[in-house]
Amino acid sequence: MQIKVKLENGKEAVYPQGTTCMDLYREKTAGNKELLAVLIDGEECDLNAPLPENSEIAFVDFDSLQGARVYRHTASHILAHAVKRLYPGVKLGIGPAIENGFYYDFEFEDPISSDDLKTIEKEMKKIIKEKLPIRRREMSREEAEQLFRERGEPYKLELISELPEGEIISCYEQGDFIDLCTGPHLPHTGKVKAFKLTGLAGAYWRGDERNPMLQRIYGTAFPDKDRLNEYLNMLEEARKRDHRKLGRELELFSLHEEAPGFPFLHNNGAIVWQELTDYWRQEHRQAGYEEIKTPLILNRSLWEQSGHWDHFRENMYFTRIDEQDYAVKPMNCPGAILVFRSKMHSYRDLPRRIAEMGIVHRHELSGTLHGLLRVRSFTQDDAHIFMLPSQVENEVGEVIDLMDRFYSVFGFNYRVELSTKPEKAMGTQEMWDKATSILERVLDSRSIDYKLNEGDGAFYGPKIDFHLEDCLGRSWQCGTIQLDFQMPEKFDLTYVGEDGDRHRPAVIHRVIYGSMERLLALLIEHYGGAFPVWMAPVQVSVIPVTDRTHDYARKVYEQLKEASFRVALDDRNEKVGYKIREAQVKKIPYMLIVGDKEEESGQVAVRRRDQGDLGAENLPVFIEKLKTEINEKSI
RNA sequence: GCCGACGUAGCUCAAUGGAAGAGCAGCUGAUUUGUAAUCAGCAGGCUGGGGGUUCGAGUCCCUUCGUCGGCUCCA
Repeated sequence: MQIKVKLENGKEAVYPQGTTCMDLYREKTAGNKELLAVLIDGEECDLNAPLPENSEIAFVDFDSLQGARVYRHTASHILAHAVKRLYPGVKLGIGPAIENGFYYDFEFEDPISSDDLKTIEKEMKKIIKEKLPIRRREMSREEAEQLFRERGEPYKLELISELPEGEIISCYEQGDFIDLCTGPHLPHTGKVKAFKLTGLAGAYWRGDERNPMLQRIYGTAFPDKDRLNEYLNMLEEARKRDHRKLGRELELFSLHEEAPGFPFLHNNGAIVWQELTDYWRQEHRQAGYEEIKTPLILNRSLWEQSGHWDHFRENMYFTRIDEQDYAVKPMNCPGAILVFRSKMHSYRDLPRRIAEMGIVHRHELSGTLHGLLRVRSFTQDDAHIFMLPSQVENEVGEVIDLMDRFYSVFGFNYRVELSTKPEKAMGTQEMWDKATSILERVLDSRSIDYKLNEGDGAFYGPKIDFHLEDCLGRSWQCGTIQLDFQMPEKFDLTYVGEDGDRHRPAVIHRVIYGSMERLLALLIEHYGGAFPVWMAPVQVSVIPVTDRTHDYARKVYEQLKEASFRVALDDRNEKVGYKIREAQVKKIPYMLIVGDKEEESGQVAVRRRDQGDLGAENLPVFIEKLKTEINEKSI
């Protein structure tokens, strides 16, 4: 009997019955030592598996998603093995490969501290040196249960008990270590060449806060030292762009013990904010939005009516006025609804798009606060669109277009998610299904790629979320479009239709920036603090060379101010190099150096922060160019 | 909220349980400077707060607040 398989070059090959992937792997690695994993019909597969008839076989190295995953998954087993050797009483959780690395969760008898990671790394190096072969073992449920019972692994037993009936239970074994695992893995522990344990953190068993908290060890692994160091350096570089660091250095904002989670914007940050909101207003007026302002504090009865009292109370702040309960608004919707409800509407008035830069307060858990990215008070660029049910699809589509226009101005890449009905939800299943399918349809009709986020919707409706990334690649939700058939019911909103009867409108809640604070943070990191000219707190610094040219410099400065640029005059008693350095450090886009030569010719020497000296230019020419750059919002 | 770590001058960081320091920033003066740091001097502190151990605490212990990395949650 012969086995026929297709190789990656498209050629067919024939092997004797019983040939394993390992046999082919040996053959291949003779020519390419980098190969890590075998794919059978695109799926990672154990090396000891026999070649299936008519399958497509491919080998991948670390630069493929699958190769890296297998490599790092093996690193996580080496971690668990080392921990087991050092702390025999430890109980194993799970240990998958993740983006850029891997982790393993443990329950230690006595909690370890980050100092212990060095010892664990040493032990891991030993295991790597031992080049222990890694073997797959398949067993029955009973065998597996007995094995992990003997080894005192309650978490593994829990996992086994939840495996579907009839599933093949596989374990991977290296030396005296064995782990429940679907695999596959590298052939032996010596294959892991460079790794580092990068962190220690708490993590609830199976991600549920009702479960015990385990200790999670994070690490990363690469095929060689250079690539590992390259990655670690990249992280180091990313930290220099951290908005908390730049926010302080560039005097954009500050945070204080006296107000945890409530950021203070300084003048520079406020200027960026202003530019963002100016642009936002301009776009929204054009897109047919009105703008309102509603109070921060509203009576309890309103929150009871809206459902927030039942569904959001633990995140809200309360106060008492004249012996009545009030709440600080955690969302802007009830305010917008009161505005909408203050007059009668004809179907001809709809859609009505009501926007508000609304400040909301939410009591977030203290451990989740994070610079401007996760705060307890933030400004949402909110809008509520009240419309006929027949207008929903079109309106959702227009919001998506608007969203894309904004994000491309900043040069952001974004990821889309669709979130469905959560456990704690208002309304009937029917309403949810209807709302969810509308959102699906709009996304599909625009061929937008999205991830389904089961059970992650708002309590009143499903939503489409837009995620942006920070400098370390962590993703943050910014824009969101939430479809709501609940609030109109709760508040008995109506419009008069063509038929003269009252009908129920639908509502979209949507934000584009999401929160101004979060957006500001992401912009700081995205640009590394070097804002495009239109947003830059100071756009031009005029730098006289000596005090002979102070008068001329002042004239230049006045003219730029007259042209309404944000301009600074650096007439301090310092050398030119010093002033340039300082302007560079402050990331000011343009420096105009004026000395005797420039005064004589009536010009300015232009220097751009990212291009250096651009030579002399007539001031009116510079002013025109700058105006264009600002109007076009060039990045 | 939970797990772990960390809080020293505005910032970045030193200081065996034994006299709280440096660089940058700030201020004063000198220097008149040509594309990323001129020189000198001065000032700057209840070592996050509270309690304890000790002859003696920045250092050890407890507690509280804050911050950082995660988990959970979310814009």
